[in-house]
Amino acid sequence: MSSEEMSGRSATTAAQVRKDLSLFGSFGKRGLGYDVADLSERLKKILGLDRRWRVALVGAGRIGSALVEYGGFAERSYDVVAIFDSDPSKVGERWGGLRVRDISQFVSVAKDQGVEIVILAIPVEAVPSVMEYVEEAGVRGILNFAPTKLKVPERVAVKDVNMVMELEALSFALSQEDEEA
Amino acid sequence: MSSEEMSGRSATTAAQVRKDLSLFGSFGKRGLGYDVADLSERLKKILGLDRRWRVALVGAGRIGSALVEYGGFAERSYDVVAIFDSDPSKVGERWGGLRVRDISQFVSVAKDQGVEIVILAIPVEAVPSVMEYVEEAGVRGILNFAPTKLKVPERVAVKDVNMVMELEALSFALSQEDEEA
DNA sequence: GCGGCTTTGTGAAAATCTTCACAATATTAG
DNA sequence: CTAATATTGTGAAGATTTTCACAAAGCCGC
Repeated sequence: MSSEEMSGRSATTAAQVRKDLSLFGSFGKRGLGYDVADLSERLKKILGLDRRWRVALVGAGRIGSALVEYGGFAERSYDVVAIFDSDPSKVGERWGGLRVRDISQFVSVAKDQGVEIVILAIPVEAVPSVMEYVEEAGVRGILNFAPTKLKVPERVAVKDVNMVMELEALSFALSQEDEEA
Repeated sequence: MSSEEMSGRSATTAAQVRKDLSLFGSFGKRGLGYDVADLSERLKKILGLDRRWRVALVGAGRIGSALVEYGGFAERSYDVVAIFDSDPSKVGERWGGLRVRDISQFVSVAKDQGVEIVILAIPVEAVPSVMEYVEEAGVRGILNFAPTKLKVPERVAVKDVNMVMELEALSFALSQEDEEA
């Protein structure tokens, strides 16, 4: 497959595809393009997707439920191995094969289960107290759905996700059109 | 509130806040900062959030369910007014106050309900046929959860969302650390 | 093996985005 | 009213990202 074809399938350009790939090495053959299977495998390795990651979900609310329901994570390289909440009415519930645990058990369970990544799906107010546990447990990455900036030690990687923001970007784009009309 | 304080609360800098805002006008008072209520209202207007948007969900699968469950949309400016799927076993189900309709009814229902935005939560294979309906109905914006580049007329605004991508970025960041160690 | 065709990998140029830094302006205290 | 202090709005500088464009490879047919 050529960089041209790749760019056609994704929202980018052929030059961008080549430039991006060249940052990590030389994967293609001039005149021929890229071998899909080979490229896929080498990229997986680069992206750290050639192994499974152990993930804990913190927050058994609507977002948490949505993420577990979604299921797309397991299909990739992520195994949700524990679920936590602070609400006593939720603790004990069964979600998929897992029991929702009280957040106070986070450190011991996370260490025991070798949790590397946390999906943080809790309200902003709950963030500071939860982050203490997360930090103590030595978690290395956080996928953050709370609309706040996390304060973490440098060794912890954070990715912020905010779905409503995407919708608001759409709303903005549409409003612009209205004004032009 | 000063641009300094705003930057502290979000993942940005004071200069960035001021620059961004200056693109749309002059909202603050020198020496004083920004009036939060006033700024909030004016930004909502700019972002098109001073009105409600009528949204249709296409795809009553896991992602769709997750989004409706999540509920964050109604709290903002978005009302889900219809849900569609092509799977006969799903059509007729009640989701919240809505009945899942067959995708073949999309055009008439969307026009009838004044749907402006579509949340596309369907598998990649289903995209082309669904997009025909969406196009015909005159929808103006699409929040796309399918990992493919949509081909749309210029007047249609598209926002792509890919949650797994965020996780993969985390995975990459963590792998990098491993290599450094 | 050679000429024609294709496509990569990558410097250099262009475009965009972020940060710097400071004059302009507003408030407050005395 | 003046001096001291705070903070915006914004050109200019700096950094980063994207695009351009083309030499270097590689395949194919003859």
